Amino acid sequence: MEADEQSSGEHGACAAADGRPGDGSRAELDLAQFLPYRLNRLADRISDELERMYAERYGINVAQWRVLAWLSHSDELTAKKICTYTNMDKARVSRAIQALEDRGLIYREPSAHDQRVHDLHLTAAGEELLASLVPDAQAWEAELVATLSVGEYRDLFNAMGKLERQLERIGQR
Amino acid sequence: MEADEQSSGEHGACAAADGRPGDGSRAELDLAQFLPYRLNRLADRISDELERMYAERYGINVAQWRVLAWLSHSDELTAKKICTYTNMDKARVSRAIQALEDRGLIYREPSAHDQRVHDLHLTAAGEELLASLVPDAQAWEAELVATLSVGEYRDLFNAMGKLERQLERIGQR
DNA sequence: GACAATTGGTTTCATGAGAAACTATATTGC
DNA sequence: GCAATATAGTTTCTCATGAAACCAATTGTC
Repeated sequence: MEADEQSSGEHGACAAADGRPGDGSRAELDLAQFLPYRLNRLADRISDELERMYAERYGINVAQWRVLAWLSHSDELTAKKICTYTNMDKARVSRAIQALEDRGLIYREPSAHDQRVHDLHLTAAGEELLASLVPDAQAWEAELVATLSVGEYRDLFNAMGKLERQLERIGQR
Repeated sequence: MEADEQSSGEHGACAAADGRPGDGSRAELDLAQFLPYRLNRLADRISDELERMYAERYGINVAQWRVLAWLSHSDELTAKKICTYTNMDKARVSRAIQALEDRGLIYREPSAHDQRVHDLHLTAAGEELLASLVPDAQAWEAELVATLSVGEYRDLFNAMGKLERQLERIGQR
């Protein structure tokens, strides 16, 4: 039943309370066709795999990884910006930054114009770690998407973009 | 920078250590084009929204919701099966089941053939709750995917399916 | 210039999740 | 038939996370 392909609703999302009229008709939801569920489960599995790799080979967790990744291509970064970019809680970001600093992978310098803010930078050790981590991550991703055609891959990103924008629209109401 | 559309790799995944030869070339990773990151962030946001709805209107969390949803269309369910279907930890499932039982939304009966196993069923109250929750969830999903065409929607599910299968293949090695 | 209101970031606290230990039942090998 | 092993499910322990309190610096507003 995991994979049964029913379809009826606008998008084949099926799973309506399939109103057999009168009887004790049950509200059914086919999770396999419910986007939030499918997306979440997929993302979780991918995340688990990658997390394991990060942890085993480099001793960092996902939050730390994200901070490093953002640092890798923008050197004008503060905790706040990372929060907005990554959608992570500021406490989580704060802890990730602290851990990375303790390990000497990044350093902070107080911003010239605002004493509350610290500018974040990679150390040499941080760059070194990224230099070996990034190709690993990319190789893994490449293997993951190996069965998608270039078009499918592009469409997938497009769809995700649309969903994110729609989510934004829904959220601010 | 959040949305800049670079592309170079096989799939436009860009973000290679863009080997400026010789210099202190940096390993860069464009998270915006990194599938695990994008997927995770999207799934997280969707999950957050839905979770809020479940909690506010029905006082249940995601784990409980998943148990209910699976129960809604298969009445031959055990904790173990829910674990495999949903990919959730057995402790998490156990707690969800307990909470639902405490609230009188489901009941357990010891299986006839194996005393370790409990068969799970919705109570009348459980069915009632689902009858109002499921349409809510579907309406929300419908709004989320409103900007996708039917084709895009189908392709998205296809892509997710392929990724899941590929993940399986990668995992068992 | 002083007092209120904001903002960036850290810390404290409570909660949920996974790992591993544990219990009780079933199954297998002999 | 009985010891050894496996399986379903629960409980304990630890840890990461998010919410809220908090601190320090900054930006109004009068």
